[in-house]
Amino acid sequence: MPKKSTFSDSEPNIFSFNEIEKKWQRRWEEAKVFEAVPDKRNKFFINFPYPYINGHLHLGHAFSVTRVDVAARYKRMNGFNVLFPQGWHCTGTPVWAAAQRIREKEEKQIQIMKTMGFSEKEILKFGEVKHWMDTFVPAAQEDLSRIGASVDWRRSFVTTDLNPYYDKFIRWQFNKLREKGLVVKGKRPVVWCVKDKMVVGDHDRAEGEGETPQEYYLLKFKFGDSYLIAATLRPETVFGQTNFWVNPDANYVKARIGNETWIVSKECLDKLELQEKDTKMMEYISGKDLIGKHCEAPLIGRKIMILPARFVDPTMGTGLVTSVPSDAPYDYIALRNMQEMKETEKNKLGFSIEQIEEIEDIEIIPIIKTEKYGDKAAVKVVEESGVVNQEDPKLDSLTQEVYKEGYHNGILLNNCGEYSGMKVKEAKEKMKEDMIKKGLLEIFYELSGKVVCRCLTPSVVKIVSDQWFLKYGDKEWKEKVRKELEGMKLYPDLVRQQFNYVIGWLNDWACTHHHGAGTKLPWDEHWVIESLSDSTIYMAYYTIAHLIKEYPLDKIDDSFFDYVLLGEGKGSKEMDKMRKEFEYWYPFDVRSSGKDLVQNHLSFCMFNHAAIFPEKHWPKSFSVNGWLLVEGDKMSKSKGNFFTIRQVLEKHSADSVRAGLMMGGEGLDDPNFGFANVEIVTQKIHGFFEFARLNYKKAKKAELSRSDRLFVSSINRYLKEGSEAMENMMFRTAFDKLFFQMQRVLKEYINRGGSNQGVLNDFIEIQIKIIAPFCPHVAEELWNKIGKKEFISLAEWPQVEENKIDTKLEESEKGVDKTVADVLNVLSIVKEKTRKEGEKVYVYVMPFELEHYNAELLSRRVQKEVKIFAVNDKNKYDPEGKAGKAKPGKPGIYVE
RNA sequence: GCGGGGAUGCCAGAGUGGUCUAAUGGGACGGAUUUAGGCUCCGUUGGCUCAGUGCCUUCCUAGGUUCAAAUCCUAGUCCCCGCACCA
Repeated sequence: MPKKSTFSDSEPNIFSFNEIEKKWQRRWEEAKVFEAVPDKRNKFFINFPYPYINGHLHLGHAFSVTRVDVAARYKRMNGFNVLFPQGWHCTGTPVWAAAQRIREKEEKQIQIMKTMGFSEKEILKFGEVKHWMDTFVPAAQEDLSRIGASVDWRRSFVTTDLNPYYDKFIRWQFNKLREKGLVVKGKRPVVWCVKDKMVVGDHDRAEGEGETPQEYYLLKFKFGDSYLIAATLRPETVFGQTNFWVNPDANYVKARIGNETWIVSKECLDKLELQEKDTKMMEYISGKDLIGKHCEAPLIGRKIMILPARFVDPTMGTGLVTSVPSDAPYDYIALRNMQEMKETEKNKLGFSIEQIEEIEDIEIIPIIKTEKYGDKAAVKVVEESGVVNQEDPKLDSLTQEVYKEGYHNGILLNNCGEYSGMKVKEAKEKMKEDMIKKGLLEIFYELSGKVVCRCLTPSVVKIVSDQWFLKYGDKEWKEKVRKELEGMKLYPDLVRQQFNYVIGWLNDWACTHHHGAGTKLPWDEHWVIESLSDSTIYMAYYTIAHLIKEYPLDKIDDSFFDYVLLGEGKGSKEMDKMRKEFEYWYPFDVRSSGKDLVQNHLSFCMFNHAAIFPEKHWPKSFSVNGWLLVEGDKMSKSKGNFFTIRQVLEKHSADSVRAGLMMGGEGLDDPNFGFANVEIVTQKIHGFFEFARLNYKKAKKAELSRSDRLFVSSINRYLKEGSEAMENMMFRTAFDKLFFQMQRVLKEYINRGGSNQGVLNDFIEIQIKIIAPFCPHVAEELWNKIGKKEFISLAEWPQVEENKIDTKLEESEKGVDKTVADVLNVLSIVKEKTRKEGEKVYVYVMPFELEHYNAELLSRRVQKEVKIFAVNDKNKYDPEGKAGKAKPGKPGIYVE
């Protein structure tokens, strides 16, 4: 049996969220309700970062868009001319690379497309980036429309050179930045595949996600007319060097590096070449041939002996290692092994008696002191851990530990020359600089861990030398941005510290890539502008996006944008129109985004605005929110809590999902979306829908009773608090106050017997209006049902009537609540004690301000017959003298 | 390691010196209504005590400041996020 309708009148049950949503979305579109046209009103421009369209939009997007939409609708109802545009992002590598993989018919990628529900035939089309746009952009627009986003779709666009208009805009932006000297050429280390001859991004790896190039230091040890080169992370330990390690089984090469002769492993030579060294191979040297000889340690000038060690890996660094047994566990173990080796074995290695003596005389030199490990950290940790040979895997973590402690808490001992007494942290920098100056040290990059390219070739570090950078490290620029930040409002303000910090450490940003979709760098077209860099000031483009499409493409050049966006030079009539539109809307009032974008996108947005636009066009505010959790967990396909918008909308109404999302959370905490909330909202909204429809009636204004005034007071209080929350983009609080609390006080009012039709009508109107930003479809339908002609989307947000907020009255009601509780309490006790059926019991309860209350209402609350007496006359309040201790002179209540 | 944010009752989540056993919502439990209930209503939900507004113990832990602390200070423990060239 289908559930029986709760409709009591003759009208058939037409309540279908689905129907209502479709109907109003159609009407909004027909009436162009959300098309933003400049006029005399104040404007409000809100937006959020355009989604990257590598698939269907998911619940996380729904959360972002709902936040923005609720704000947009709220502002619209507050009389603002609201602009909420939406574009789509396709710049960068993910889609580009996926398309390429489809072309290569890579099984994994094809499988991904299959799970998205595409047929074999269709999948092949995704070999072109454009097909991704053609598929997912319309789908995304449909999804956002279905969830009720009040977007001006005329202004939508996609990025990359597939959109020549936007492409020209980005070119203009970069030319502008270059003119100002903010785009410069530089070098940077990248993870590189020698086979593919390409940068190996994090997503293109078979192994080694998260690994990055790490700075190592090459130390030069004088060795005859050449240098032995050792790679180290710890140049500050040079004073503790006791010997030098070489792998006896490895092959080394002597090579011309610049105008020096270096000895390094064969593997290292290839790396040096990729790291901009001018190399020329000379001859091979066997590791064995080096053993027993001496070289001169850099900076300290000490002669140290070259000894064999198994732990030395020719593929790591230079394949040569300097030995600091006091602070390097590997070195200590290797040295101890060496010294403890039987004489016969040492002989076997070809050491002479003098050499053997020399080895035995090597003493560990303490150089760094920490509270935790004393002055021979490596010795201490190795002895304590019981490690005895060089192959022990524990050595890696011990090394880490010693390094960490030494670096952060260590102090150099007084045998360290001019660095004696310095903190390790500081000494490291200084020694590094000094040694570079003296030509004893060079910087080298090695991967922080093993990285394997998708083509299964191990990756290496390459230095790209003609890389273009945005000069975010520039001091003057930073100053300007700090000033910009000061003038901005942040929701919540908590993120201000984070922004300040980011502005501080942000350094020059590599803004060009070798490959990927995007705009080509105008003056150096073999570079593609990287995706975060092309999305910094595009909000300005929204203001003209719908007009520029109508303008002849060939007439658009840099001077076009100079005029339209900066007001420089002269422009045509059409350009003038665009200029006016820009000036009306810009700057944007709110940009809302996830907190993950604080350290890049939002900061870049500030930087580029500061660089290109005058102060009056700098951003007004950012709103930052957490990452959406679903059912308490991070969304992930493997956990089964990943949902696209369309999946969710198949089963749930847009209004409920919107409200459910907003109920999930606010502020910087990760909001949590649960379907239970969606169900609750669905029920409550439906409940209110019925209530409003059936209870909105014609009425004359009746005089307000105490109960009425109490109700009106609560409504106004929640309206006030809710509106404040709306202003602060605290939408969970707002929805709670504006809907749940409102419904609660309505319930209380009805329970009190409230029935003043005028009051009810006012309430219904207010309630519909204030849920409209959250549940716009139902609100429109209801608004229409109660006979209003205009769209609720354009109705006026209700004004708080401060004078109707009666705190005293609400307090007194709390007192009544307490009295009722007391009565019930006493009654239950009495009931337990007497247990006699039919016996009359009289109870006296010290009441609270009963002059405003009446017996009928109390009876309803207590569910017993209640009488109230003024206790002036003893006999009146307790006719049978059984109610116990009453206090004459005060009113009392009497329960039978 | 650096930087930022946190830790509140079964759960979520308010609360920044007294009005705090701590809002509100959900859950659970008990009761009322009911043919029945997923509707609605009332109540309970730290412990003890109880013919009545009482006592004790609680807001991560340990100290401290104060007449008074969930709230301020100090130390510690644990959790989340970011640390880049990637959307």
